[in-house]
Amino acid sequence: MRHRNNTLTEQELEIMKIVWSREEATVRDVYETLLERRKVAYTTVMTMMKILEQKGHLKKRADDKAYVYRPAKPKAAVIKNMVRDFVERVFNGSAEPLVMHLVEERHLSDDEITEIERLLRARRRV
Amino acid sequence: MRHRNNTLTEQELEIMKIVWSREEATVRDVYETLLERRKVAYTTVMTMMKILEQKGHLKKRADDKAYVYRPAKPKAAVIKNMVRDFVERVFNGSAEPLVMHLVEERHLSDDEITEIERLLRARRRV
DNA sequence: TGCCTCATACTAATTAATTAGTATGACTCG
DNA sequence: CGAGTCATACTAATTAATTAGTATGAGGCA
Repeated sequence: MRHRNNTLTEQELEIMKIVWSREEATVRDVYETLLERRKVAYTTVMTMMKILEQKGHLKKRADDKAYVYRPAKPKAAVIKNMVRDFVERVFNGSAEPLVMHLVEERHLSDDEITEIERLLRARRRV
Repeated sequence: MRHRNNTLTEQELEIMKIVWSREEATVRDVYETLLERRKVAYTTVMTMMKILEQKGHLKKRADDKAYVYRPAKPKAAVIKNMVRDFVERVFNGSAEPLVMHLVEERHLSDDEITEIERLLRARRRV
């Protein structure tokens, strides 16, 4: 049997990012924001948002004309889950190799490194 | 149209991890290693490895009895791609928020933090 | 009032991922 | 030699992800 993933797929995440950024949104809102980036049908967005609701990522509320959707969970919690899932899958659960990768592969600028060092010192004082 | 991902899926990664760890492996080798963890059919592993070959992740060579597979690309390169893809998808391409997440969500032990700080200093001297 | 726009529900088609069965042929061992 | 083992190719079934079309009904407006 195929074990279903509770993390967001690429398109689902795309939509959730839009809803998170606006606190709440109708299908049309999301549709129009997505359209700026790529061709997509209105009903496609609707279907995806219905699925996201079924999966517990969106809540809807009936408004005047259309349903208004809002996130069911805070963004940070969902992202945290995705990070955990990724670290689990790719690095067998240990985060350090991932950080090493990010550092070594020059994913980080000098400013970012400074900021991270500051964070690490803070984290240590806890 | 659905854009195909060149990164590894969960099961594909599972198999690649096994092949990477042994440099080369037959279907039976992988099958038996996988069996230690979960129930799976021999032919399932075979199908997956054929797909991995088609996708350019494995190369095969005819041996005495069975094909012997080996990685077509070094592990580090593939993982790097997966990290880049993840950072792109989830954090819009900037690695710093990911590191912040890892630090803040206590994914890291004190020892790991020390090690990372050492790495960051080294990275800065480059 | 009749046409147009829009939201929704329902349906459906395509592709990828995952899993595994069957048929076939080669090789081995008693 | 004949039964069993094994590798492979081919086929197929299921589920999820992605995309979008059609039918329907409500509301607005000329």
